[in-house]
Amino acid sequence: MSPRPAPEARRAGRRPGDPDDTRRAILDAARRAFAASGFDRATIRAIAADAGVDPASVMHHFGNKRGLFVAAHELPDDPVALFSQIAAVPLSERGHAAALTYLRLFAGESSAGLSLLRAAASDEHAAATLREFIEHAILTVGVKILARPEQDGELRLTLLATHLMGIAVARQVLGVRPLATCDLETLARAVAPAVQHYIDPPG
Amino acid sequence: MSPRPAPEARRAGRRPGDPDDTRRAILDAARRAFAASGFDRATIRAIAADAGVDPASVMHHFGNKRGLFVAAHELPDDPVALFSQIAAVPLSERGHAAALTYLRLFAGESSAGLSLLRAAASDEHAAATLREFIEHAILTVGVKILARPEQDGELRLTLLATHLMGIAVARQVLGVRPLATCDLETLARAVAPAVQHYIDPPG
DNA sequence: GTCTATACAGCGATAGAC
DNA sequence: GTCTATCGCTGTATAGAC
Repeated sequence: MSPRPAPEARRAGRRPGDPDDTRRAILDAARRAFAASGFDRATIRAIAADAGVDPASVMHHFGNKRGLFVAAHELPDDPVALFSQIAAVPLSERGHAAALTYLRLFAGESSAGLSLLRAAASDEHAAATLREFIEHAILTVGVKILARPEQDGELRLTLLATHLMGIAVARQVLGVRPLATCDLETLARAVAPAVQHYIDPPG
Repeated sequence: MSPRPAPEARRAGRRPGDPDDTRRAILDAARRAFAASGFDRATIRAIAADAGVDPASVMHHFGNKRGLFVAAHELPDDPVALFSQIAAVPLSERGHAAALTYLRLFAGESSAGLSLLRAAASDEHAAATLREFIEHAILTVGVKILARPEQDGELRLTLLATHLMGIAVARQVLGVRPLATCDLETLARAVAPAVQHYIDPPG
């Protein structure tokens, strides 16, 4: 996260034009572009321009467009920590906490989640990455937030995740009101009961 | 829907090569292509090949790619009838009925809903069309299925719609299991309680 | 109305000088 | 490592013969 400590003993303070700064600038621009336009419409040229580098430099660092996409979507956050945080709050308030956490996964204009979601619509590789994240990370790690995981836990958790993904699509891809003009906190409060139902079904 | 009655008195039974058959064949192929690949990756050449016509013929009939897309997504079904059907069942069973109806909007490999949804990920025009459908058709017509429309009716109905849209995305775009391998009826039954909550909130 | 042929543009990717 | 120049491909769209 912070300007990483030198592996051995870095010669001096790094200056603009440093290789790592270039990589980071490209990756940031790539996330913005992929999130805004999807995989196909995002262009190497535009990403390079946004990052202030030459298009050929992008190819040099990441090989090809897919390599750039993959590099831009390596998960920076530990999903375990994410769900532990939900499990830490009392059972009766987990609906709200879960809603907020899931919504944040797709929020932000350079969100890797949103970028992945948008790209997945027309790109099978991106779809597979997101599918695996939902099937594995959300399921294997997420069950700890459920009241009774043994009762259809997998299905409940999947429906919970897809509910909030649907809201993210409506909010940030389609721009459906009143969702798009609603802050996350208010939204999370409105969805909380339905989410709570999946976490702790009354039956 | 059926092979439309002749406006005046059609000369004879229509044969392959008939202009209307050509149009229909192109539109069917277009829906399949757009639903499978999204707006960008679907190509005029492939659509023409699938329909068994010349690419130039497609351009002749629809002007350009966007014209074809728009023509392929003119809503064939009356949304009023759609929601009236839900409102007809008893209040306690509307969750299930609504879930099934909404899910069907996006089901099927040449579904206009799915096609529109996929295209919307990277195309602002498609996104606008779908957004308007949700904001207007679903909201203005759909409120009749709610128990108490005066209490946050707009928001509840939007969340209801986006919940099921999210499931459709997970099912048909991402292929998330167990959703993808689940029949609509079973799925509708699992979602029914949450949907029912939006239709008839206990509070 | 339907075809062949082609113009025109934008993309990813490569080669090679510096 | 970075840049210029360019290749090769694919796509939409058009012109004009039939």
